[in-house]
Amino acid sequence: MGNSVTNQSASEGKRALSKAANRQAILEAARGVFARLGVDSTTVRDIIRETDLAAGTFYNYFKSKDDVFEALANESTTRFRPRLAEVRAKATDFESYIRAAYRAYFEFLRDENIAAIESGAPHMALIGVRIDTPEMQSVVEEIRADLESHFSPGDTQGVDTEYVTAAAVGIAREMGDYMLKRRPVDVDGATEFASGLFLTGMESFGMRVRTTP
Amino acid sequence: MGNSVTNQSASEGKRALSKAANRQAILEAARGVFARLGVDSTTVRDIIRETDLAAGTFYNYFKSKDDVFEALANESTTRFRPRLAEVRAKATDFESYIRAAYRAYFEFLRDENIAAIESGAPHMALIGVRIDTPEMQSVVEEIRADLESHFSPGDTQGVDTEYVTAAAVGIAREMGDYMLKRRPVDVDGATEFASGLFLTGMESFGMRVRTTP
DNA sequence: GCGAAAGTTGACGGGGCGTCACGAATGGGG
DNA sequence: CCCCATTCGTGACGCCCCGTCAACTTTCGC
Repeated sequence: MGNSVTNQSASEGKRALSKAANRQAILEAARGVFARLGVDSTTVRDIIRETDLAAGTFYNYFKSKDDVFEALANESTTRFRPRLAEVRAKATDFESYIRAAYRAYFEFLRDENIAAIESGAPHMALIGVRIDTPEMQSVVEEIRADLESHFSPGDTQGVDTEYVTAAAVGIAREMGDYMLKRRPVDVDGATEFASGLFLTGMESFGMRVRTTP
Repeated sequence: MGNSVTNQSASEGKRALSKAANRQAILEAARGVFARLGVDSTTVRDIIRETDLAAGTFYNYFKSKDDVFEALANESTTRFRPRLAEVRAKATDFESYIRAAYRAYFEFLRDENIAAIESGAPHMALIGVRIDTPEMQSVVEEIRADLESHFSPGDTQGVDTEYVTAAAVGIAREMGDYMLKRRPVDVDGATEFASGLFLTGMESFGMRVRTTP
């Protein structure tokens, strides 16, 4: 008992600890309220009410309701990033990268929305995706770099890598939305279709891709 | 002077006339304010202030700021519909439909945003597109029907027309956004790329498409 | 332990929202 | 031509949410 230093089991001071806890509490409360009421009609007070904090405290952590929403979106994007990194690491060629990337995205979408899917929620499928946050734009930039790295100099004749990226991302986004509306959620089918379409399509620009049928 | 009936030059009563004028005034004011302040931070009062109407009058025409935004979006969608109909009427086969449809969409996007493009506006490129209004969903459904009408029974083996539609639309949306960010706005390049990718891609599902190189 | 710094609290002024009672404009009927 | 029912415009009002801030509590360094 006589030790003047703080309890060893706590690696951080009480200060930082409660700060993290409060931030997390707000985020979790917001996630629930957004799902229940929809983002537009929730108020800062709705969020803080599901917490044991006071109204003013909210503004020590976030600037506004939309700031919280963006944080949730970034959190979600952050969860996707390692999956994409794994895909990049394991890919041996263009085809395997594309297939794995589409699968990773569609699986991610399903996983993120599994709660909403299982309980037929009306609002907010798709939190954290679709929104054009800077974080998401940076993921798109990663994908562009990945795609470019698979273009051999002979292939890339006049192909605009940003158009390629936009098309690949567009297919994923729109098909992803659609996939989530169907029961059962068909990750395999979506992956197969998106990959087949995109890989074959790229051949029209002189890219040599062997598509496994 | 002596005629008891109303003035013949006015085909409508003053009532209906001013109603239409007021509605239009609100829409035009809203378009300007949305462009200047961004949709999120404009208020109903901001809109009505640019009008010679009173605050309460706004609610005789629209339920909320978002209702106005949706109306503007629908208006825009309505302008696109005849272009798509023309494409449908003139198309002789799958390829010509796809090429013309992508071109129509990219030209439409450029035309709708020409003001914003020429004056480097910060907010709101893209009013009326991207937003998932019921009106827009109905256009997507039109496109789905168009695509399906070009699938011959031999082709359509196991091809999910809704996946096809989603992919085609996704390519258009994402590439369209990207096209608008570039100067000069490159409708030809975007059309060429989107059409080539999609048409060739469809061949991987057994569809017989002759792509002109 | 003690003083300073950091964090929390809830009440408050400000402002946008949507409504409503009132008055003006319209147009059909006599 | 006039009158009255109906429709529409008006702006003040009450409501609620926002973001702030001075007072209070907790934590930290010494």
